[in-house]
Amino acid sequence: MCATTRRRAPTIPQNNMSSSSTTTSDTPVAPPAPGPAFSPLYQQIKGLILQSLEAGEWRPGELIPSEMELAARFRVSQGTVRKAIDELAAENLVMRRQGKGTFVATHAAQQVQYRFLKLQPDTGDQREEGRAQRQIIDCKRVRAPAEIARLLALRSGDAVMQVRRVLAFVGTPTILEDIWLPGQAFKGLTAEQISAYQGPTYAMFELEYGVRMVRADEKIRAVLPDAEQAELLHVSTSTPLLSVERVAYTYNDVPMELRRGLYRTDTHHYRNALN
Amino acid sequence: MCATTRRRAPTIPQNNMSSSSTTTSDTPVAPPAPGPAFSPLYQQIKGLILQSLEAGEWRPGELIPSEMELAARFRVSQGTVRKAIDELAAENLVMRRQGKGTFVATHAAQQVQYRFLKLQPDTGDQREEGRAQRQIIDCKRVRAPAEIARLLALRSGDAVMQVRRVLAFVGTPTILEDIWLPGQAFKGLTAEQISAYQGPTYAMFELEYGVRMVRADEKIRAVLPDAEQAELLHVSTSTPLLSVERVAYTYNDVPMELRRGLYRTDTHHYRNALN
DNA sequence: CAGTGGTCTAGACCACACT
DNA sequence: GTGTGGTCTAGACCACTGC
Repeated sequence: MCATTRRRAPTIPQNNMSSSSTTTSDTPVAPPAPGPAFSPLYQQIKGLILQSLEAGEWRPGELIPSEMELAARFRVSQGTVRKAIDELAAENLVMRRQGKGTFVATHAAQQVQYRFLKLQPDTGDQREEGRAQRQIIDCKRVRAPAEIARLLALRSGDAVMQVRRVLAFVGTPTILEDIWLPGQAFKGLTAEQISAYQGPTYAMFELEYGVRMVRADEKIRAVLPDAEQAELLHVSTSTPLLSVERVAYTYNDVPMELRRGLYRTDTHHYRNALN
Repeated sequence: MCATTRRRAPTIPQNNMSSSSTTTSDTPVAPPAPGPAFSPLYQQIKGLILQSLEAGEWRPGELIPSEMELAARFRVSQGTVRKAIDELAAENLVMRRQGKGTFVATHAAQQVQYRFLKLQPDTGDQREEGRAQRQIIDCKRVRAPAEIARLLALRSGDAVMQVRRVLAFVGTPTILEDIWLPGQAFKGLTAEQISAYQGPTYAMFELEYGVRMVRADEKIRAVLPDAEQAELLHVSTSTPLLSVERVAYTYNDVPMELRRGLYRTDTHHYRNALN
């Protein structure tokens, strides 16, 4: 197993400058050293686990190796692996379950059905009125306008999938969404595929396209709908709506989805917890 | 050093049921025991530190005892205190600074000037256009209407302070806020006091009234302003605005402020990061 | 230099889930 | 019982701050 026994620099290329015990250093003059800054071991381990996650070594929902196994693989103590996984769990990339193990996070089968949707019914009857009814208005392949391309880190004119749909709760159309996805990664996407899938769209992205949304940013405004939007939501053009522009990212902060939502807030509200 | 040497139950009343080694327990029949559930030591330590914070043993901005000192005080290892403080730091109740110590968090002198204000200018010129200009419209003591009272966990008719003000950025009025505060805790509040204080209102609450806002909940809607609101914000009554209802809490989830904001979103947007 | 938070380890034991 | 995550400890050492 372990060939050499050294304290730091276990397998991982260590960038930490080892403070030499002798005052006369081998490198005569290299004093300020603005460079690599120092990265703790557990951060490096976290990076390695992250790489495996990205590479798909373990698929969403699957069990990853136990802390002891990972500790052995990386030649560090279990505590160090633990701290690395702690951070990954805090970022919702993995999920721990005592007695069972650590699982790769997934948008499917998650305790919170819609992780990124903060819209809630005003009435406190919890877990929404069951499922949302989805209606696909449109699903087509187009060339990305400049602004869409910019937000998705593509070039203007690159192919993108564009989807428009309406979500209704207990019969009331409440959300109108326009979704843009990089054409490259989402080649065969069809309206049927979207409507067929039960549960969050993001779960389908994982299963069908191997794309895992890891975090997102939202910009929220109050707007008035145009005639078409108003009609789809069954409101007048003078009804103020919440405009929610969401960019969702995979690993490494790569944007993989742009979603522009119009939310009716007469029966629902956007909820946000501040810490 | 430590007088007695026991593993668990150090000073702190331990609620964990000690699984007796002998199968024949002293208490004949008490099988299901749905009760106390088990609370790890570090959680209890966290609770004790929390109590000291609430009691004002250390004031906002002050240094709390070192991890070693706290460990000695509570008769636990430094690592256990560390984990307790880790959580407190994650909840923004304290702030750690390597080499210096751990400080009680404060809304003043914080790296993020407005911790609970998520409105940002559309242009990316960062840290806002300097300070906001504040204009107090009104500040009076009133009897709480039913709904206000409910949100502040008061009784209808209890005295509350009510403040209305407008925040302007580079000359443009952008935020209209109505603030309600329990009359009990905020007795002598005056318009002068609010306008005089530089920096976040929440920092003033800490200094002048010893009230620390620890977390908050926001409900967001899109609305149209009434005539008075429109005038104060220099917009028409057909301009959609963001309605942000915030309830801010002190320790123990006690609500201490209700704030209803109307945000103009023509030059600004509400930003939210989803994880 | 001493003091503080931050990292790392090794080992013991506890709580939980499965079998 | 075995294996997993979760807790707790004790001690060593590192990085940063300020005297």
